[in-house]
Amino acid sequence: MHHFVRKLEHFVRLSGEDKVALSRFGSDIRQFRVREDVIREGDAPKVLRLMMSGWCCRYKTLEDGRRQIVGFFLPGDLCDLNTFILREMDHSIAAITPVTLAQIPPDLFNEVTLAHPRLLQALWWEALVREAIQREWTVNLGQRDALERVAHLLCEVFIRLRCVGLTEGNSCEFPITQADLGDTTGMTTVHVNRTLQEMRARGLIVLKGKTLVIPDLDALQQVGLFNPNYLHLEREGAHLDTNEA
Amino acid sequence: MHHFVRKLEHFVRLSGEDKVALSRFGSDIRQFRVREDVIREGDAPKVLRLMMSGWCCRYKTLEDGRRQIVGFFLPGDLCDLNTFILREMDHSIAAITPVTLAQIPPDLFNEVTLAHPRLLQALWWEALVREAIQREWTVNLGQRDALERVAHLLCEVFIRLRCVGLTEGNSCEFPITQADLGDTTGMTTVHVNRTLQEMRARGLIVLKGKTLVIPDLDALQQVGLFNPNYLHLEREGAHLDTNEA
DNA sequence: CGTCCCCTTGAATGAAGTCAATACGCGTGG
DNA sequence: CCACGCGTATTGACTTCATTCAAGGGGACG
Repeated sequence: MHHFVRKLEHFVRLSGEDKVALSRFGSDIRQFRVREDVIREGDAPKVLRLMMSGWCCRYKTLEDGRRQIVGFFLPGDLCDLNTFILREMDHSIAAITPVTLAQIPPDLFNEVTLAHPRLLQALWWEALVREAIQREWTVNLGQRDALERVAHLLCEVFIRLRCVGLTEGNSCEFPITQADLGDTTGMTTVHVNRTLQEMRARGLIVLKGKTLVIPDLDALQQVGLFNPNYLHLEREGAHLDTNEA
Repeated sequence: MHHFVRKLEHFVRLSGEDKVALSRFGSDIRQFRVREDVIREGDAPKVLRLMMSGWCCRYKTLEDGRRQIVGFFLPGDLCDLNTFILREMDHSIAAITPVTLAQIPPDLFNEVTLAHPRLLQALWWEALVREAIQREWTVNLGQRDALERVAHLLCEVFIRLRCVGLTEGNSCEFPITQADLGDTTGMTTVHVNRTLQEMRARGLIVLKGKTLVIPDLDALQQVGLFNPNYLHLEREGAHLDTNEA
């Protein structure tokens, strides 16, 4: 839950009361195993889900088996505000690592946000950022070549992790296999591998086991033509801040 | 405005009162010329925009000039519920054809939707569908080859136009240049051209001037691995219908 | 009737995919 | 403790899809 609070505070400063209200979202906790589906295309979305720990991915599969990962959920991410409006999921969500998430019934969500409008705005901010990320992924796949694509993805993930306090200096966990990276970037595993080799050779990354080190984030951003503005992290909602200290 | 109503009614049946309320959104109308920017990356979003007629595109540009179109706005589309939460735009919107759109001040929007909750749900549905479309574009760019990509795009556009009554039988307007198609599908104009040639040769499309004919939509869907479920068009919100006839 | 924009076509090049074999790392069980 | 097996990573040779460069054509409009 603290990841979530930490993230929302990139948008507005929350009051103590707001935080207490948020803590009510943590009452129904569920675990998922590696590779387990959290929800599948066609299922009816019944609850809101909040990532407490671990990594998930959102993905779609074509009839012939091709798979595209269309997003990552990191700790502190909310899986789809409001989806319960829709009758069925048009995509699936799977656990990449062991995952803990909070399930929030729509009624509870409505009750809490009705009483805390600033909180609701922070949640909308979260949703708008997720949309912006999705657009950026479209740009990534449409315009960038292999090296740029992977560099851009690594920058995004690193910065998102840093926002929730999950980096240590210039390193972070990176539990994604090369096959999954391929399904994310629209490349084959072979080509992902070669691209990573090149990035290592250029000293842009150190990636070993499940740990990623980015010796020079600026350099990596440059290679990936990464501009973080789409993450809207600069306390844009400061005008909504509480007066309370 | 009727396009908008027609579209929302794919989700819930609106009461006469709802429709009257919606008509209040049409008080501030603006025109844009071909290729004119509606709003630019970096600008502050101040109003909600509703497409009355014409086509717009949402796009992002990289420093080195590469451009990716990340979405089309067709008549009846709403350009970003809620963006006024964000301080600045992370992308631009441009008119592809002459465009008429309604500008809705946030206050008016809040007032109207507060009084008409079912309307608000329909608007959320609209926003969620837009997100789903964005995800599908990610899949399109990541997994499909040139032919599939273009076929998929044409299916989507055709069906979205049909939803708002802008098709006639199996034909519709299609004012997109091949260069813009390239920026949309992540291909060069040359390759777009060759791909269209092949589609014509296979009898999948007749595309001449700004008119598109799809002789056999099923066939085109098959080629594009197009599954319309992500458009959520099946009156999913029927349980919210008004009792009023 | 010329100009501008858009579409079309050909030939050469290049980036990424395919196929296939091999190597590594790690947990399990003999 | 070592052998085995499985998932993941790596590498090489070849192919294919898409880009690049460059030149020409066609139509709308002033």
